[in-house]
Amino acid sequence: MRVINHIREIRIKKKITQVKMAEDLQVTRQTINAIEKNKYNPSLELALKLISYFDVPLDEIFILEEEDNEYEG
Amino acid sequence: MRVINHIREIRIKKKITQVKMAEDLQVTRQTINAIEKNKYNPSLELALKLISYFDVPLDEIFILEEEDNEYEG
DNA sequence: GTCTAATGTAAAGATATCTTTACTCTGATT
DNA sequence: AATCAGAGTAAAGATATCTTTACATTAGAC
Repeated sequence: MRVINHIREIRIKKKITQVKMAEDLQVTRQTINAIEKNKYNPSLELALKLISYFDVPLDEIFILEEEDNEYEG
Repeated sequence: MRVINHIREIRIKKKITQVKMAEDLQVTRQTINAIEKNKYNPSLELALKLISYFDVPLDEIFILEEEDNEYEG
């Protein structure tokens, strides 16, 4: 099981930069970048802030994928 | 800002034990217990599993509270 | 060609999340 | 009274999330 997110697409669609997002959400831009690039998942707190920030339903940003596997990179 | 959850209430209402929940969700019962007792928040992945497991909307389980404060214990 | 904004990345360190092992307590059952 | 299920907790250790600092690349404006 892994979580995928659509943050980059939503951000681009709303014409917001990583820098502005980071400032608005009070995290570093490296954090935003890492999450967009799927280096790791946001914490639940940050995930909730993102939902509120973009004002979209949970499942439009985060999706829990079936597949526990390794061989996927 | 902090996240509060209603996992215990929902679990009790559905008459599920911590042990069964832990088995079903593939975590330890200590993890379930700690989250119910607000020792820490679940990861986003576990949060999504919980939503799916209980089949309730996000905001019936998790709430992002305004208050960044310390003096609350 | 230089400058700047936006993005990508890396390494070290702090804190949060979760596991493993183990011990405790309460309430119900036998 | 002994047993059992459910729950509470603690300490050590592993991994994940996030920050700080720093350097690199790309595209556009001047």
